[in-house]
Amino acid sequence: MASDVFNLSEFLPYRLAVLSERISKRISLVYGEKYGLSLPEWRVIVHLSRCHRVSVREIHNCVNLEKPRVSRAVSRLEAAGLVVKEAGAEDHRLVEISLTKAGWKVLDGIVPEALAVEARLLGRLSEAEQETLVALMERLHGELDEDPKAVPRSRMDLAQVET
Amino acid sequence: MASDVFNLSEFLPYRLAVLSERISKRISLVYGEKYGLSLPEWRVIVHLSRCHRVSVREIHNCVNLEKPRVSRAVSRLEAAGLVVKEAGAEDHRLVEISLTKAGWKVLDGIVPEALAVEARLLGRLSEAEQETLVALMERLHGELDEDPKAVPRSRMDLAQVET
DNA sequence: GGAATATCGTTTCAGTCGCAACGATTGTCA
DNA sequence: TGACAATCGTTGCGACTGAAACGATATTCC
Repeated sequence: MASDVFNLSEFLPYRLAVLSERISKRISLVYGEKYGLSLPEWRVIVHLSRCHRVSVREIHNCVNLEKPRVSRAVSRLEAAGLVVKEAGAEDHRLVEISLTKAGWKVLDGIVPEALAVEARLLGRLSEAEQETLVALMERLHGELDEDPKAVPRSRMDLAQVET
Repeated sequence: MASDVFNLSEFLPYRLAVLSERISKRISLVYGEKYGLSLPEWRVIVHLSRCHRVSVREIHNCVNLEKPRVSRAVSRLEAAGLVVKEAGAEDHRLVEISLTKAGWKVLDGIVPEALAVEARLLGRLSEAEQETLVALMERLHGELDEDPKAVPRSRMDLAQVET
């Protein structure tokens, strides 16, 4: 009975949101409690550790953050001395953002613990199950890729899949 | 080489957040474009369709929304005529919230399309894969359940698993 | 009964967000 | 060259958010 009622707890988008938010909150302790960083700031410095001297637009296209959000995160990071902004050498519209020594130091203090939390989560799954989980998530992305009303995926996340 | 750099796109919490947000944005079109509802409002009316005449606290404990967020969502829904608030019969501190006819009507207009979007997503997976996905997600929850620094799960989401 | 405590829903407050518009710079093309 | 369009990063604005404090009601305990 009652099989026609909408059960929020079994609704996939809700389920994903709950799990994702729970994990995000846990990870945010790692970069938030000790270093006072916010999620956009965390994503920005992580991206900078891979792609040095990039523009705001570049970050925006890679880490799933709106442009103003990146801009403000960079400003806060600059104020904190973790990042420097330099005018673009050729194109003066661009801003070349890069990590400072202090920025690298903060990153070094966060990354191991962040990876440890992730490792504890993944430790609940076998290697095969981890691959299965990622594969299933990619299949869901596949549906969204063909849905004209869904937002497109970020450049870098796609590149990750193709390799 | 470069195996020691932190790759955001492969970081599980990030991966989950990206997928979850992408799906949430897609679903939000269903209840947002035509009916102008926000995510908390959507969760509230869905919960009310299962649990009639409940309090703010009750909703807060069930649908993963902070208490003020529920309170404000209910106020907006009341202003829109989709919900009525009545003083608690016995305990005057409580507020008994329930859907109006108009609220049910809006819900009937949204649910089929929301389920259709979910069905298209799940359609990419076999029955067995759907169960596997849910099971793997539950395993991740299991790790968080034992992590004292993680937030506890909501009452209703847990009940869903035990059955 | 009555003071102290707990719980309920709301509100205040400071901070953040997304959209749109903006000035500044670069590219395009007649 | 010079006007127009495109792109860059930033900011104004209205809306939303979470933590804490609030008044109101209930409960507990002496």
